Amino acid sequence: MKKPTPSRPEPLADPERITVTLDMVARRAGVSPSTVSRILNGTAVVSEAKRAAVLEATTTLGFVPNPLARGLAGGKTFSIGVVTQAIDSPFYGAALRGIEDALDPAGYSPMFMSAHWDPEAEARCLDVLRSRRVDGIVVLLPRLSDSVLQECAKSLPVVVSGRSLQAPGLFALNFDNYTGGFMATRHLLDLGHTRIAFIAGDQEHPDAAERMRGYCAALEGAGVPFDPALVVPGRYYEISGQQAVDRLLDEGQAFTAIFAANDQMAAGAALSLFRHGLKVPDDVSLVGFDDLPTSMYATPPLSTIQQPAYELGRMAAASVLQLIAGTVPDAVLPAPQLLIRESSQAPRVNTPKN
Amino acid sequence: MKKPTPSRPEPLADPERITVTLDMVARRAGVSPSTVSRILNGTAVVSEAKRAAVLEATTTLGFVPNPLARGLAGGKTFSIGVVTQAIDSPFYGAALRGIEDALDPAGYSPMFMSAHWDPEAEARCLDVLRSRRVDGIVVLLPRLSDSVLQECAKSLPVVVSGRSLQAPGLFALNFDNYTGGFMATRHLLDLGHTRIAFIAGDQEHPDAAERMRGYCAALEGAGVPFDPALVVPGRYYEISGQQAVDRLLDEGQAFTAIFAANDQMAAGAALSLFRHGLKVPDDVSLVGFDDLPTSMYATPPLSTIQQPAYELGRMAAASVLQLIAGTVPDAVLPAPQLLIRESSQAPRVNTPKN
DNA sequence: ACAATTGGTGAAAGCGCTTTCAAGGCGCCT
DNA sequence: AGGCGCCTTGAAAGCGCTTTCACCAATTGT
Repeated sequence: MKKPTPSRPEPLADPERITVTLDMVARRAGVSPSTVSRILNGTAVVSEAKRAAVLEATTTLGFVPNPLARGLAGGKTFSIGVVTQAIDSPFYGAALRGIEDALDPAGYSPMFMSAHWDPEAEARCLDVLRSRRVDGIVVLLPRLSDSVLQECAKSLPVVVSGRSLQAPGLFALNFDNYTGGFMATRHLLDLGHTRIAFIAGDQEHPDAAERMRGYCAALEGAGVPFDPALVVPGRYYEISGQQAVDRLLDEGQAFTAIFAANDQMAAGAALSLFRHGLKVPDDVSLVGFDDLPTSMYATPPLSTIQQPAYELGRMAAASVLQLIAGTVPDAVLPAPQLLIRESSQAPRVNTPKN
Repeated sequence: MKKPTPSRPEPLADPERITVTLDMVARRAGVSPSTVSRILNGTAVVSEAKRAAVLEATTTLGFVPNPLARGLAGGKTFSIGVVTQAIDSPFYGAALRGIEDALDPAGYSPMFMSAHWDPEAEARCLDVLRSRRVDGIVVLLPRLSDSVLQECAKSLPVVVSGRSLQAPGLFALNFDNYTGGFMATRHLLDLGHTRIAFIAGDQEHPDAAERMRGYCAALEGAGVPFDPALVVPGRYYEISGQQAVDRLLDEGQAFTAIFAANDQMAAGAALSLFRHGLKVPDDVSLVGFDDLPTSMYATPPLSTIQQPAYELGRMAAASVLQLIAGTVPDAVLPAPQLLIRESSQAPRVNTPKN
């Protein structure tokens, strides 16, 4: 041969598996590196003979292209940035799995970052992701302004969830929170409840505001007057739900049902009820929103609005991929669905003590 | 100057923010690219004057080094591979947050992958991570054999959790599952229970086996005979717990307490109990393991063994960083702690019906 | 005072891959 | 038949950064 190999220092501490490079494949197949690249990427038509030779060399040598080099040279890193608000929230967990499942077969890797509901942190996440040269970004429930996101979409495909937004290079996947809120409330109304407390989410989140709008609309549709005293703000965490019910009970508000804007707050509400000796659903009916995996194992199992977190993740990921490919995403989230379990029932004839 | 610039095509579709390169910084500061690199990485001593000039140029130009190029040239990517079994499990969620929190300030980014309890998938994850040239790997609760992991550690710093293992470049962070299992069982014993059912995890997992060992030891220590009929295998998911209790009840086993090897199975057990009209803790006491965030919001709040998932993540991440830096990690997980909440109490004098 | 060290610094060679660019080879037209 | 254009293919130029290597200047030793 003519391989120089004067005294090349080992590239890694790995004694055996030396990194196989594209050039080695090229040499073995008797073609130029360019050709190998072309075959691997399907960038151009190549004669069948060479293609076979290269494929053979690739497998016997066990060649795996170096993503870093590809990224540097070609500009694509085959990684997608994903900004979540809290990686440890059960809702996000399902969505992330959906993203993983959609990205993996396409050879893309997700790069997760948590913004912790902080717009500034979110902006920082976007910067880091951009500096890492991701090929696209998914922002789950962004807290950043529409304009910032649109700006970002100018240089990179972006998919957002939880808001409706239009822009070139930008796709929004919005769940019908309004209808969800409406359905939950309507369910309670249908059962015969009229004093329905609502534990709201942060009204700055479009999704929380929508759920509340649904609550109000259902009330109005049933001719039940809206009572602001029955609406307590929360922040989507369990503790909010607990505090909300504590407060309702302290204030001596009369209610026979509670609609919590998410399952986590419903869990908190259940704890407060439990501590006050109130039983679900005998004394108070409880309905949540999200259908977290744990909710069907609550005691009693929680009636809730099913939000397809996993599907959301899958679709969001599939959509960035489409955006990257240059096609226009067409994904649309399934409609909200009411899951009636055992935490809601008709109110007892006599008003509950409290 | 002598900059050629014949007609360089725009590197990105981004009209405004052209990518700032190290060479641009060098030119502006009037030094060579090598010097800039040295200053940025602290690789060598550089005169104070140049350092200042470079720093100035860096900030005014808003230079951000390209991680891809750094990775290609220097061999470090500033990213850490993290293999979990299920990214959507509440237990992992907390751990991942810990990892994020530990890596972020160090400028490293985590790269999460889920192996879904499948050794083959886990091996694939390791391959992908390696091909992406991560600087280190954290495997949370590996399913792969010790030898494979040790082999992997030869070429890359590896930190594993959930097993004790020694090897160069390998650090294991093991939680004392035995003591945890012992404490939970002991708690029930102290309360006066003698018929304590145990819902075990997959015995192939060292941690599950350890918890069971603790259960047996506590029984023996109290002189309570071990009854194999009271031990039901599970797989750490809620449904396992439910099925386990269903089975126990179907078989007509007499027991006044249940120790589930994790909180998720405890939730399933609670559901089965609820469905059978048995109340926790009046009819049956229930103790879990893990202290998932949701467990304190269960009805009633679940007594459990606190496992510091978040800390585990933090320490694992900190340990890979130490491994990379060449120092020997010294992290040691906090000892298990018994959290007595409202799901466990002394058995009633008369044996429960079932 | 002159050689032998140091120490800061720049030039240049890559890291492994993609992508023009241009060169051949071929079929087809007039 | 000669010329034209199309298609396959290799050479070579980077992508943005790190890292020898060598150089020159400032020290130090004797």
